[in-house]
Amino acid sequence: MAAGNDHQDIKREKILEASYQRFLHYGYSKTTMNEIAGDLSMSKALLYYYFPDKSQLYIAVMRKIAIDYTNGLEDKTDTFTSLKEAFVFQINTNHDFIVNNYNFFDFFRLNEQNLPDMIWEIVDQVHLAELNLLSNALKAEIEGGTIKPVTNPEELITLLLDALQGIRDGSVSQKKVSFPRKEHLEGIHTKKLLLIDIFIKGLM
Amino acid sequence: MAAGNDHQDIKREKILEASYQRFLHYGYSKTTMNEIAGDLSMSKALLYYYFPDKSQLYIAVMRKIAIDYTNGLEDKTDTFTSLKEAFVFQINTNHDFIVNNYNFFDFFRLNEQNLPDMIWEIVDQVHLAELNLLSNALKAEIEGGTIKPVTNPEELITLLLDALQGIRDGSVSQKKVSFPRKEHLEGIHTKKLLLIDIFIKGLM
DNA sequence: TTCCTGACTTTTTTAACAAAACTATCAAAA
DNA sequence: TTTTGATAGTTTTGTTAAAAAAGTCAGGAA
Repeated sequence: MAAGNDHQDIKREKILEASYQRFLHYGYSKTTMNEIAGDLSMSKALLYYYFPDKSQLYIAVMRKIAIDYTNGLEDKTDTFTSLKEAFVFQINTNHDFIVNNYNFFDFFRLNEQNLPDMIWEIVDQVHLAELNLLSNALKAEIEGGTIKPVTNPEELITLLLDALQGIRDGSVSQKKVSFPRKEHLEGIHTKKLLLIDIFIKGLM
Repeated sequence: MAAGNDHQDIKREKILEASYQRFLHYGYSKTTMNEIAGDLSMSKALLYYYFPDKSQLYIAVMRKIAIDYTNGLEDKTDTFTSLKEAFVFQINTNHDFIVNNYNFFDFFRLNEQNLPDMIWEIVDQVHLAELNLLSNALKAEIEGGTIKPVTNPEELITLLLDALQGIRDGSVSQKKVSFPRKEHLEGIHTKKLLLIDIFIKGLM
């Protein structure tokens, strides 16, 4: 029984890995179940034995990389000596995450694929992990006395994260797409670090 | 000659006004040249006598309301006693502008209409007017000594405007559209005012 | 019983094309 | 110079058929 589940889990992992590679290179819409099955030298029907449908498979892969990402954040929680340090870490980690998985998210087409709403739960979990990391660092600095007390630390961090998001979008205005091209990501990253400086000073 | 041009200008104005009402209610794509002509009890062909094509007509209307907007900003330039006051004015004015012309801009569809690039020049002019108002106020405060000198005031204001933009987009995430629904605009407005407080303190 | 497949059905995407709606033009009239 | 009806040209919309992909299932192998 246990061995059977182990084997199942290993196979599931293999499928997730192969799927990730396909999705990463070609995006959701341009990846077919036949291709994934082909990569694994198995029949397409077997994929449906392990996963209910294509969208659930995609989401399973997404959840996996999201968990890797949030684990990376949680490991670092409460290890920072300042809010700024925490923000820099968040911005850098997020930057790398986006750069590394750029094609996986298929940003230009993903909205049109009407994937299950579960996808937004994953996004929320990622946001929550970021929020947690940063609001903990904020609370610590408030306790330490370097930053003035605020009524709602989580709300404040959300506000700042939204503002940082704006730096991203500011770099793509005048375009017909809503997500920055890969070549803009570096400039966005620099501007975010600049903005955080002002934020932090404003909180002191 | 002068009278002839006067008359032409008056007629042009009438066309612009009728077009504005149509575009405001139905947006660009759902407004036809026949309807505009019908509102004015003139033939469609006459519209083409005064304006080269539909997109140029739309742009002419857009330019008109953009100029009204930027004039409102320019009239107020250098009348503020603080950067914060200037920001509050900009945020409020911009808010009203968006609310009043919400349907005109047809935000959910406008990107797909591939209008001439001239449209972005108008957007740039609006940005420039906002940038001018705010960076003047910033420079004044720097001279007054309440805010620390910065190497590039314009760049800084651009950064802050981009950040404010993020507050807008933060309120629409998880949706498939990139522009906030009308009912969200009030909350966005409030958050922007909140953020500016932090900004200003961070610059002091 | 669990894992797996080939063959099959159903759904979605794509392409081609006709009809309708709309933009844009123009000769001629006011 | 200003205006229009008629019409040409283009884009959008709707239809249908073929192709491709998703998804199912009866039954075989381990």
